[in-house]
Amino acid sequence: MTVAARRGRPGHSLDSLLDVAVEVFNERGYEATSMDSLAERLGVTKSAIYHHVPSKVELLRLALDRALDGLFAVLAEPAATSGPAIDRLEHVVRGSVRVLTGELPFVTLLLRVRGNTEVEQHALGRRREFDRVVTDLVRLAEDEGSVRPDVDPAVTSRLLFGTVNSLTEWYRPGGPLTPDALADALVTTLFTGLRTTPPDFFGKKSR
Amino acid sequence: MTVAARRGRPGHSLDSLLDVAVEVFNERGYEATSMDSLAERLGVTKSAIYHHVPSKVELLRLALDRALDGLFAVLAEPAATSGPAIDRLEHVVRGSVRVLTGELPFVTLLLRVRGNTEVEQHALGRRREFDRVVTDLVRLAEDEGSVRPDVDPAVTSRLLFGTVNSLTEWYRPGGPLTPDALADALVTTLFTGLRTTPPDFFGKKSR
DNA sequence: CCTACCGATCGGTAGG
DNA sequence: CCTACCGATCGGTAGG
Repeated sequence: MTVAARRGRPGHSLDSLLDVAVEVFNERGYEATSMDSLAERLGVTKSAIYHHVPSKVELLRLALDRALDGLFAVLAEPAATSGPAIDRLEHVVRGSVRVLTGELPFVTLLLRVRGNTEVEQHALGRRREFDRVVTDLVRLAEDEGSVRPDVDPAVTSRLLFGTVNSLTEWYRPGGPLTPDALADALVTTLFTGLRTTPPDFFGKKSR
Repeated sequence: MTVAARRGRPGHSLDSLLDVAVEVFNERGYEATSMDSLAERLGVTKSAIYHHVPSKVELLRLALDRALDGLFAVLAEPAATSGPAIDRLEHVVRGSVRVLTGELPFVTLLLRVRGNTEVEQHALGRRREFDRVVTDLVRLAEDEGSVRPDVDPAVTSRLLFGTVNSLTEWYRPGGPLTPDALADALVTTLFTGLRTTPPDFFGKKSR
């Protein structure tokens, strides 16, 4: 393609538009973000954005699907579908950390969705489906004797993924903590516990 | 006071106004909530709200202070300031769960704040101060040998309170899970771990 | 991609 | 002069 063949401004791709939109949605909130403020950040007019997407909510849908598709892909991986439940659970946790760190802004946006629009409600539905799969996995691990039976599987899975999801609040890529090291710290803490020695482990009072 | 001495409508108190405001802020986001929508929920006009508070941001300030005051009160309790660091840490975790469940809407709002206004930035500053106290406590517990030393104290404290804070995403009072049972499940999971037996605990391969 | 707009709604305030 | 509001409207900005 010759230079002369290019018409108009270089412009933005849908991907770069989506990156900026998600960044601003995370800063200000989806509803509080105006299309004009997006346009200003992109250095174009509001109407230019409507060349790429038909509506504001379509930007949200694209962003949420990207996060959800990544998370569901983890559930479909071989290591998540066969073997001891405790190992499958650990794989899902590590895979979720990998997707969360790799697609951080998209997962962050997903976790802030409150169901105010149909698009948000659909995303919440997919999140609930993900939670069901994880809860079933925790229940299976309890049945197999590898997870402590004294905590309800639904509560356990929520604590587990509450911890994973909370990473969006502070983890920033490019720092000293790599995604793999982060996953190690999280799995160690949640699977083995913070304490050096479990209390009453040898049948004596710990204090 | 006689009945005849009361003038005007019975009206709303500042407290009931604040309760409704925080509820709507959590549903729609602070910025996306209009004073008119608050007025509609209260069954009064917008002007009536301005009789109680000088501005929208003042409602936010009152709500965030209530959450932060509750959390800082936990840090000042005797059980949080003396004794073995691991026990002080457990007390702060249990106290935070108690405040979170007791003042759920206020803490939920606090955790959604992103620093878009001066009031929000002040709240974020107080949250960072809380985090520093917890991190110091984790470091102390590591020095005392009661918390595993192979995870950075800053990471540990973030995982710990990431899990606590994630409770706002799913815990609802009035259900079968009491605040105390919730705190037990969380402390068990995080301090002792999900696994029934730590791998390599007796020097043999666990799998 | 822009200029030029729309129906409606924003946070906040007037007099009574 | 008080508390507890109301009906109407201000100058600007929202998504499309």
